[in-house]
Amino acid sequence: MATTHFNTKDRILGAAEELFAQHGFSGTSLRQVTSRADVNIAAVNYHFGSKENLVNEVFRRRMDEMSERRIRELRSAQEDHPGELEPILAAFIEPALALTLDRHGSAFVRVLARAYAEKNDRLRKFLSDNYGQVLREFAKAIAPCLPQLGKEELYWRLDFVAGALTYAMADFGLIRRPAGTSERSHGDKAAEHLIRFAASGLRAP
Amino acid sequence: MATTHFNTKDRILGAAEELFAQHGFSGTSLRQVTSRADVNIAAVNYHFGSKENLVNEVFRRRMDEMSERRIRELRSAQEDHPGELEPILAAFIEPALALTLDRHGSAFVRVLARAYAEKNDRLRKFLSDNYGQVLREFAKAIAPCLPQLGKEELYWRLDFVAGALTYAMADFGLIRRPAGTSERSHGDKAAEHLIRFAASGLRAP
DNA sequence: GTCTATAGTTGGATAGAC
DNA sequence: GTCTATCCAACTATAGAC
Repeated sequence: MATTHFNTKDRILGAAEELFAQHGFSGTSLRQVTSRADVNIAAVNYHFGSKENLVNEVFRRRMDEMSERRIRELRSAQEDHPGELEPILAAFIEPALALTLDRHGSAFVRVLARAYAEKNDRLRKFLSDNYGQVLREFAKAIAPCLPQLGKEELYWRLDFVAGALTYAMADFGLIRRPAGTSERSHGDKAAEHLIRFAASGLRAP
Repeated sequence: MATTHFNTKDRILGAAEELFAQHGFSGTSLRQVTSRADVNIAAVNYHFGSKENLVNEVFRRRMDEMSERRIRELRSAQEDHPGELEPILAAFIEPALALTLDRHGSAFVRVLARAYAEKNDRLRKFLSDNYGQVLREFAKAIAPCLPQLGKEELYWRLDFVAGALTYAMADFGLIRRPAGTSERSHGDKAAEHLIRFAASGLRAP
């Protein structure tokens, strides 16, 4: 809809994304948002109606793209490498990784991680309605790769994978990594390591 | 210090714990806390001085016990089953599980998960100072079980395990499990599944 | 230790001029 | 679409009576 990425609406979305990642949703005031976006305080309510709606729009902007990419890559994986587990995992993990490498999307991964913690919110419903469907598609795709696995056990393990992904991508780790590894972007290494870890974990007896 | 668990101070801590789990730290007001605890609004400042200090005390109450238990079980695991991976993982995972089974501790696990998302807070320092040391002890204990693994790769995988644990224990999964599994407490099953998943993931080539 | 009352801030949201 | 000015609700924190 917007002809440029630097109009008021997108500046607000970008500022909100960064602040939500740092301070959470209720920890961020609209005054902080408009101050960082360098727009007037009234602009938020003019363009988004309310704070809650602003939060939803921050999600919609990134989620749609990430979900589409995941599904698209899942389809290619199933065509090009039928029955193989790793390509499916890559289709799930790499679109999230791509966000962490994007200068503007990196904050969103932390926002996403925060959303999981907002257990009783309407945000959960929003996420479950969209993101949940994607997860279910992946579950259906992975199941035939692990025929010896019961349905319940599969769901448990997929939750573990999602947890590891969320946690790692948001860089929540409390153990500081040895110096020297921080220069190169951690994102691509994370995907590599996580795919290997997750594949092996899913295949546990 | 307290002779009963139902004095004002402990009621405030309990109410705060539950509300923090549901609505986050900045999403919870002291008025909600004192209302649920059925104490006067001024009691929080009398007993804790400030909201920030109340947050810290909510953590301290559970963390000290969980960390001690983890270290204690780690020592036993190393004595009774030297060189084995699974007992070490159990020592890490089961004290967290024990909290989810405790009627009063179950909220705390979600509070803990929230704390990870509070990226830039003083809470991170508090957690890193305490919890980080425990994690480092476990890293040292696990390393000899996986001699083929590089240090960097080990740290990555431990972060994945911590993420899966946090996420699963807080029950953040978006995929709803098949009906009928909810009657029995998920906690002990989660530990079982997670230990198997984590051990296999850590052993990935 | 517990209460009422209130000070002092900051929050989301809007009205109305331009 | 953007601004200033402002309303009103909710918040943390404290003072002072009991």
